[in-house]
Amino acid sequence: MHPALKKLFAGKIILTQEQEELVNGCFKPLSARRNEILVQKGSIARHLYLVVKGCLRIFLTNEDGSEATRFLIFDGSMGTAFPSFILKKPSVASVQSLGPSELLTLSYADRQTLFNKIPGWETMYRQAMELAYIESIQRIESLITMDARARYKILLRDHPEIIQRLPSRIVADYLGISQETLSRLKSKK
Amino acid sequence: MHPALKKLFAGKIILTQEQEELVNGCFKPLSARRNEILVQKGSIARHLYLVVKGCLRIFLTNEDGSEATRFLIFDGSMGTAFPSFILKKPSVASVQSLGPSELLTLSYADRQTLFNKIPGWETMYRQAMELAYIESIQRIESLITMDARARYKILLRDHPEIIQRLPSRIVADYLGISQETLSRLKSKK
DNA sequence: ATGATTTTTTGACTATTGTCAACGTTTTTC
DNA sequence: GAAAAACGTTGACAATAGTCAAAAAATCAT
Repeated sequence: MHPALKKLFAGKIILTQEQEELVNGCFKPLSARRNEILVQKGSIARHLYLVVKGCLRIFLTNEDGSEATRFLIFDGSMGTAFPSFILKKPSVASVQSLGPSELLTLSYADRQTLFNKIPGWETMYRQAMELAYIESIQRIESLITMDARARYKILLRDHPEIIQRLPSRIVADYLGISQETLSRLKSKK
Repeated sequence: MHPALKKLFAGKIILTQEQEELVNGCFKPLSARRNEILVQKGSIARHLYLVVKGCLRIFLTNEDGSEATRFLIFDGSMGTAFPSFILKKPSVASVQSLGPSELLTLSYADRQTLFNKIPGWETMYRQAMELAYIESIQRIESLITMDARARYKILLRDHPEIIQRLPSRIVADYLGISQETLSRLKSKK
């Protein structure tokens, strides 16, 4: 089984040899180049992506060409244009690989297969879901209660990797502010 | 079984007589008065609430006394101060009944009981979770890409019940804007 | 019903953040 | 390694939204 999958299941589910092979067969390896688009806005997100190495960005584009980053997915985490994946509707967001990245992809059908064939997978998935939901709740909180400076500080505290690893244009639109505002926040302490 | 539970399970899981009784026993009825606080900020949210009638509000309070509404839960939906409920940590948010309301409460332990004893409950719960997550993603989108006027229009389109049924002070802090700004949006078309 | 409380609206002013433009720097790409 | 592209910073100005205050309207409790 792929080491990233071993790690994902470690301490949660013990799999038989047969089950390991089933799981391994469901997750298909994929390499993505820097800036490669994995899901184009308007198309349907057909896969969940497990990021083995690199970083994915889920982002929105406005009519005027400006972009807003909805989520960032780092090594060890899973994600996709979620509303599109679940509802099977054209995605309003695009999915992009920020650097060169190594991924494992899981199709909707294979996700179902795992629900049916791997006892414990649905529980594991459900718990990951709950944590993702909690993250999004906290993001909403920061957006409705804090100004730009406070949101930046919180991001620096909770996710320094985002600020360290990513270009500030992307950090800015993740925070929902302009890059100029972010630049000013960084300089004025 | 309580009619609200019948409705919740309808078309999803067929329960035996015994299972119906188990489910019914896990959900405890509770009436809440107008403005009653069900979960106080700082305490742990020990229950999920199914709103039979009325409306719950999950909200944050700042040091300066200002409030921000994180979520609103109407008839037929379930919710609570979710991060606190799942992580079993003191809640940063409070839960309040906006009008007189009828609720069914499910404790963390009873939720687990249902996971273990009712086949299909976890799938049903997981799907509800996914929809709640999608809602929160769309909320984030509106917060990072739109100004106050656009957010108001979207809310009017997607959740007119919120604007119709709730005082505008609460609509305003749900949108993340001041009540004065909301008042001006409404008058200037 | 009526007095009290809360909610909503409006105005004047302020603060925060966004936009546009220019310039220097870093990073890609061939 | 050189040209091109992308990125980051700064300044001037504009626009959006917040704050404070007061009055009008609606709602609640007895």
